Amino acid sequence: MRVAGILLVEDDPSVRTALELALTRQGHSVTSYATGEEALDHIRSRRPEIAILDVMLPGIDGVEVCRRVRKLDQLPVILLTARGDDLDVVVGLEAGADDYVVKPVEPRVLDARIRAVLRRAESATSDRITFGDLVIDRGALKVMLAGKEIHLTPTELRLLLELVRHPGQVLNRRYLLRVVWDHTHIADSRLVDACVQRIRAKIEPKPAEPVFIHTVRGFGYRFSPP
Amino acid sequence: MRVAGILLVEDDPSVRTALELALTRQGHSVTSYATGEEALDHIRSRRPEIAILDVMLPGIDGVEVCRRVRKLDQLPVILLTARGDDLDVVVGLEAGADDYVVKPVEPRVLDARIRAVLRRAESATSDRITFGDLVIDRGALKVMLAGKEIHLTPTELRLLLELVRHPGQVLNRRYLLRVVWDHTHIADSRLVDACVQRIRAKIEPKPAEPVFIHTVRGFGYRFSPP
DNA sequence: ACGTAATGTCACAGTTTGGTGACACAAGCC
DNA sequence: GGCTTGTGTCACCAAACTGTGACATTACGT
Repeated sequence: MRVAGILLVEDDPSVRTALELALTRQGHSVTSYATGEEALDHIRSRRPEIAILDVMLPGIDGVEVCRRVRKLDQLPVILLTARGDDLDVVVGLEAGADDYVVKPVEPRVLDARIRAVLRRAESATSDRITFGDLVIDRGALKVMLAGKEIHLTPTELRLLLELVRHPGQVLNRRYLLRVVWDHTHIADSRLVDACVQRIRAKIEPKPAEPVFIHTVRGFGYRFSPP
Repeated sequence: MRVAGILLVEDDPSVRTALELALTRQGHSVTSYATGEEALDHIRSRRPEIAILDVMLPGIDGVEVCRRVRKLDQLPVILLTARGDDLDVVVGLEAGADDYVVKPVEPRVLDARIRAVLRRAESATSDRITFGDLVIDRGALKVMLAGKEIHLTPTELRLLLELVRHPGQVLNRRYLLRVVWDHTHIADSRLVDACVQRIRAKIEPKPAEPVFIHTVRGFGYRFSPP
């Protein structure tokens, strides 16, 4: 049996104790806190394998913890939500949660979810970079936006990867043509622009106001996270 | 979080120190050496959980250490190789390395690879991997789908195992040709495609919509469980 | 506000890629 | 020798991808 280092954050003491007990009995090693602040500290110092966060918390709430965690780490997150509130679910998944569970939850179900999430996280062996909503998996060659997989064509992917490799730097068209395409292409063409446009259409919420790939007039393009 | 006893062997002092620091910060316990001889001693006496070996070392090089280690133990090994040196990769994998990482490497990436290898090593002890309906028994060299045994030919099995060894990762045709077949084959050949197609015909419920072996156009194939 | 240069946008046709089935050949087995 | 099985190749086809150029739009200097 796999023993996971679980971080549980839940402000209701009775629920917290009950879940902690149940999960411990299931063979997990659990640490629990009542607030998001403590949780973030724990994550930074103790590096749990998975975090289970109540959405409703005093101070920094679960969704916010999730969002921050996602920024710095690939730590798998399960959100606990009180009502079957669809809005929470959407917000949660957008914040990068791996799963959500509606309370009250049977320990068995939670355990199953934990295992499922851990298992999924396991198979994600690859190097990932996360920029807010955008997750780029360089090993799996996958791009995900708000949890949904985005299909990029080979050239688009190569160009995006090249841009991402130098975050914050302006790369000019000549360079991109040379690196992404075979240098056999004419320097003056709308090729790079067209490709950038195609990528934007896929990953930018509003392509007209790009958040990821910025145009630097007269120089080229710059990838910088929002 | 799991704390691994990592053995790091790298002759360049600055790289060594940097990696040791980064990995330590990531919660691993690291011991490092500059030579293969010291590393072998350490392995025999201290039994680390995983070894990270630079390929280029004075004296006994990383590949050789890997080869010897493999003979006496199942110690997982990650090889560090200088940028883009394909030959090293092939030799390394033939020596039984579990993974290879190209320098310079971001600490995060290395950390992810370490965790992946350790997990794989853990599950390898069972000799049996389950992906949904698909069960691959590496000990018995058998593949079962929904309880029924599937017959794969030797080549098909080698290819499938190679893909499964790196779940979620895209492996390109050139790599597969070299590892699964003897690298004596021409780079441009439909061999891999044909073999994948044959495997799909056997293990995919609907070969036209594969669930296990996914095509990544322009790059290669990826095994990822449903 | 105007003109100009730079960039965005789009459709389409030529090209590339991978799926698929057929086939030839070799090796092993009866 | 005939038969079966495994494996590499090939040709064909559908689908996906991509470069291109014409045109629209935007940003910037004056």
